[in-house]
Amino acid sequence: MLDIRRLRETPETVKTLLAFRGPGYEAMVDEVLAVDSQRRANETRWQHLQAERKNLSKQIGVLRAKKEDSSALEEESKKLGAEMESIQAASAEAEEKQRDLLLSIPNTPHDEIPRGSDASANPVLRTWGDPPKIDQAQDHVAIGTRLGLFDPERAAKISGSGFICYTGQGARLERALISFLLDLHTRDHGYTEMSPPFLVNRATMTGTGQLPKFEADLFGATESDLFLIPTAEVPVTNFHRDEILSVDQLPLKYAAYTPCFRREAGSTGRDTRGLIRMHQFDKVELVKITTPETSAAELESLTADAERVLQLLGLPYRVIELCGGDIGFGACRTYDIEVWAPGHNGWLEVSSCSSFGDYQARRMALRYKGADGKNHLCHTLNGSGTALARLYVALLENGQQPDGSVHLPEILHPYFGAAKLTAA
RNA sequence: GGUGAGGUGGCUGAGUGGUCGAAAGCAGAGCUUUGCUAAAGCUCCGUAGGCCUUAAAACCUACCGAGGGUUCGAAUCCCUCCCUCACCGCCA
Repeated sequence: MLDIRRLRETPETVKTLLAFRGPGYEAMVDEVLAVDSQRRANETRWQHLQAERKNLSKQIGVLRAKKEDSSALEEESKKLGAEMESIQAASAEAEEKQRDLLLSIPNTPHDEIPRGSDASANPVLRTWGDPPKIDQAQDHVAIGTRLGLFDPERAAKISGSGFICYTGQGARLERALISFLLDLHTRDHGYTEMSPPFLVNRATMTGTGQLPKFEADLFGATESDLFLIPTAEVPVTNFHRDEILSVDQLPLKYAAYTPCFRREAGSTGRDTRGLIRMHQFDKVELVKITTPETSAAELESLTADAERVLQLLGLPYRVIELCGGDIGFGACRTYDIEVWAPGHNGWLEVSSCSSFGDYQARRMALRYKGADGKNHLCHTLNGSGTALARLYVALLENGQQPDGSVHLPEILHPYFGAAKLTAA
């Protein structure tokens, strides 16, 4: 959520930045400002009436204590009450409308991010590693089914399309990856491990920005008004919602493994084959809560922490920066990490590292008490460290051997208990 | 799921219809006294919004789990919901 004061004071700057995302946001800013001035006018009037009424009530109390007649004052107070009620209705409506509008305006992008309307304008910042030379590379579905690592047909039977069931050594590999990633980030990168709930309430989803705008993308448990998390970012960032942290606690760094549940509404038919786009997938997520002064540097180190995963696994990757038209709703700056997948002859997004500035923090009233003794909004960041399913794809496709087996990176051997995947 | 007891400021904890944003204590900040330490005394110390503004203060309003209701007036009375604790039942 953007600061309404910032909108009032520098509307043109906000409009200019929002225009990085595309057209149409100017009208939203104007609308929220109109509602805001209406709301404040109502509120001020109401407050004056209330002050007057409070004063009358006190006088009534004094008269009654002295057993004197107070009926005239009571009558007057009643009249005030009636007028207040009508103002109250208009005021409450304006307030709700303002909040809805504010929650629906995306974050202002950082002014240094690349301009562009879609993913084709995202610049490649750096590339690491060399793609392996593989004759007639198979894709991960062919490799996985041949080696019995997972079973798409039976997963579809028990849940539907868009789900996978890992089996045998395939399931063991998934578990090995989770352990490897959590160990790496907690031992080497200084993150605190978290294992949060997978179902969260409406306030939590609103705090990180999924609600109210993207309810259609979520799986919900409507009877109890709970939602399945689309990423661990949601429960972990909201862990400190409505808190005032001490500045010397910061930055807070959390790593969490969770499954992620996404309806993928609007993407039916895309990437339907295999593990690339599913309604449920595993991910290890990194979350940071920082001060405004350090958030920029923390985004760089967060991205480096995610890149380290691919370096240790020896998987070729590249880092791109998202342009204005491609950046997510709440983010002000985002780096995506894409791993090379020989079977697809293309790059797969395995991590998205973003800074949200104070956008999420304002939504969830996440603050810290600074050295000046005053409260300030924190900055929040998160990045995948990394998505498991696509990492899995990359491991199979990059590690495939002419004899049909798959060689695993050495660092995984102790976690997996073997050096390669072979047919059972 | 049932029954009972509760949810008040960073914490503890008073307050059952009228100058209550809320006693007191603890913690915290500042000052005074004291040769240091210790101790004592005094002062300050919640959040958000509005108004006015260069800004702040002052001032006004809201907030005693959340939302409704009763009343001239609600932390206080009524209703609904949420959460915590205890016991019972059930259960991985």
